[in-house]
Amino acid sequence: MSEIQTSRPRATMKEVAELAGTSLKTVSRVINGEAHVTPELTEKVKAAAAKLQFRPNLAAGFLRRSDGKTQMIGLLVENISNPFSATLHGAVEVVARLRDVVVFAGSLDENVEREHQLVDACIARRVDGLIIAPAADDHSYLVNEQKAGTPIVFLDRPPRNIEADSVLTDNVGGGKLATEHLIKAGHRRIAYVGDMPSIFTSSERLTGYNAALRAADIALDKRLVIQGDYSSEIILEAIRELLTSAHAPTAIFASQNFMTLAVIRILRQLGLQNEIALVGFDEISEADLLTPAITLVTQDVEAMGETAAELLFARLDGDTSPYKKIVLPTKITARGSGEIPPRK
Amino acid sequence: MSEIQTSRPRATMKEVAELAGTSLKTVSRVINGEAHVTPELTEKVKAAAAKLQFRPNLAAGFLRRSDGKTQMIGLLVENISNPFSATLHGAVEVVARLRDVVVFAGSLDENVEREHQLVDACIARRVDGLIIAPAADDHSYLVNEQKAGTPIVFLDRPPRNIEADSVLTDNVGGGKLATEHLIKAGHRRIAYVGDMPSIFTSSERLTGYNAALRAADIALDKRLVIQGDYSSEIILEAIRELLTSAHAPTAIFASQNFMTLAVIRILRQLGLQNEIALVGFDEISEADLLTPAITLVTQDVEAMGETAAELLFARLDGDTSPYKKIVLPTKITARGSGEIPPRK
DNA sequence: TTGAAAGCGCTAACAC
DNA sequence: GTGTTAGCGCTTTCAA
Repeated sequence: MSEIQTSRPRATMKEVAELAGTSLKTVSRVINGEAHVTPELTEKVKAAAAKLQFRPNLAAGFLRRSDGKTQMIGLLVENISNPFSATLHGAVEVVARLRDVVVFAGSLDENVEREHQLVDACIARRVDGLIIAPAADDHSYLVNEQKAGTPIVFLDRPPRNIEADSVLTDNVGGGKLATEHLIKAGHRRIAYVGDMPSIFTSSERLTGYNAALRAADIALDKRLVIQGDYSSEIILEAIRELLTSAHAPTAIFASQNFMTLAVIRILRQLGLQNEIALVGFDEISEADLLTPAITLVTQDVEAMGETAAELLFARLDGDTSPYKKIVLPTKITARGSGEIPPRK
Repeated sequence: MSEIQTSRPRATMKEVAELAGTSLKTVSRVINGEAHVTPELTEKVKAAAAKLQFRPNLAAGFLRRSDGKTQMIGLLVENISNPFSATLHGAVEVVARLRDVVVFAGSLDENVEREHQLVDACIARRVDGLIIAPAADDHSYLVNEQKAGTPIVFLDRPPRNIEADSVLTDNVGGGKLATEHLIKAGHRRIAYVGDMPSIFTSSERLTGYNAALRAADIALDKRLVIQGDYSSEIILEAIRELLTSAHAPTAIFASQNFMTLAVIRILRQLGLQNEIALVGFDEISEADLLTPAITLVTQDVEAMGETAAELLFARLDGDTSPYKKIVLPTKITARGSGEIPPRK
């Protein structure tokens, strides 16, 4: 087989102008749909552009254009391949597309350094704006970018050491909702299983759990609170131990979807899935197909992404009103696992 | 509250040079880490750059630079928020990040026009390369971009009317694998439930199904083949009808994940989930947690994304060998649903 | 080792 | 209506 060949370089406006027998500026006018060009010239230019396969170079235009918009925004999320981040991305894209803005997304993986790198990469490319579900808990490094005119919207987690727009879920309320649901079913020994406390959403949900217990006059039993990295074996062992101990709970609030899945697996191993109640936080695909079906507190992830994008574009449109903090509610969907009554 | 203020515009190399008391070119040298600048000057420039919060403008550099790389690639997938696409995206990102390349992803939604728009958007921004899981079945419009030096890799679906690299799954083999698995379990009346035949992967999987039947001397019963849009009620009704008819199958091959979920739901409604065997194609989250657990034929989605990215970067590195077509194998994981024996 | 001048592809401002 | 000139922020070329 023969080698592939490439590189007949792209045509420029200048070349189009030469072929059309006119000036560069006239080509610019036609390409950008400005008025005041005669139909004849317009036709000639269009024909020349088509013949040369002309494609305007947006970057070059951006450089000179006064309102300098690159029509690109950056979206930094936890990990672009997980369903939560992907849903956010999809929602942002829907809004961005309406304005011919492309979004490039990057994964932070809970890594502060990566956050800095990706922000740098975005700034170097002069994105019009930034939506960040941050890994870092100090965002003072973003103040300069903000001052330089790049609006920033925080998503899912709040800004720290910077003032900026944010779109959050009512995690405290959600934690409360889940716990109250179990209390209403008659439970008093309710375990909390969640992510590392350093993660904002996680500690907020724990706060909600505590508040619900307090409101029901249930003393907090620290042995019932398990926190850690869901990908480690240690936490799985801790859950297993708790469930088989003398002080085992009659219900569990799993405050994150991977935790919920871990709990489900362990409950099944122990044959307790119909004995111990379970309410999870966050969506789980096919929650309704499991046995028992899983009762979940969920956030409106699409609304989060959409709202963040709209906030960002409002800023780009010149909105200079004070920074907004938008908190979206959670809801609970009872499916069975959360309605199991306490054992005698 | 007071209004927010912005816009102390970004510093340029020129300004850094003035503050450092040197020339623009020297600043350029320092910023790009070129040799031949005295340590003293280097220090001065660095100090000035830091003080002015200087951020190089990549787009400006790209414009002048001879090897003109924007360090951006485009990834066009079916829908960025679905797990399949998101996994591809994540895999591509991992490879791209090693080279400081950012990727912007866009959703095609099986819409040919959108494919054209998004390709245009990418070209206008002069991406270094393009990875496409196409919606269109004519890609002749991409020949010019390819000739202009933008390498293109096709993913999941093959190029049409253009020669280009591609990374595909062995869908025929996967369809065969699923069907043979059911035949081995003793089934002879096996239904096929799949996506619209216009979708490449779908028709390939059907081909595999047919081949497996033929190899086992099972006559094709067209009433057992259902194809259509999984989001429509019509197809759900068709499945339900088939399963309750006199010519009902004893096993089902669902050739796409949404179809598999639809079949699971209907089987449960009819109380047949332990009577009729089921093998699905594509991953389903928590397949092992369902009852019965679902036997699935799966593709290695991460390998697909990674391979496509590597192919693309090889081209960017100057590889001019003939176009490659890489076909990745599928595998089957038996979990229970696919091993149900035929009813008497 | 350093810097001045030219120019990448395009748009802004202002002529004609 | 059309074209000319300048210049966006940077790298290249080449001279000092």
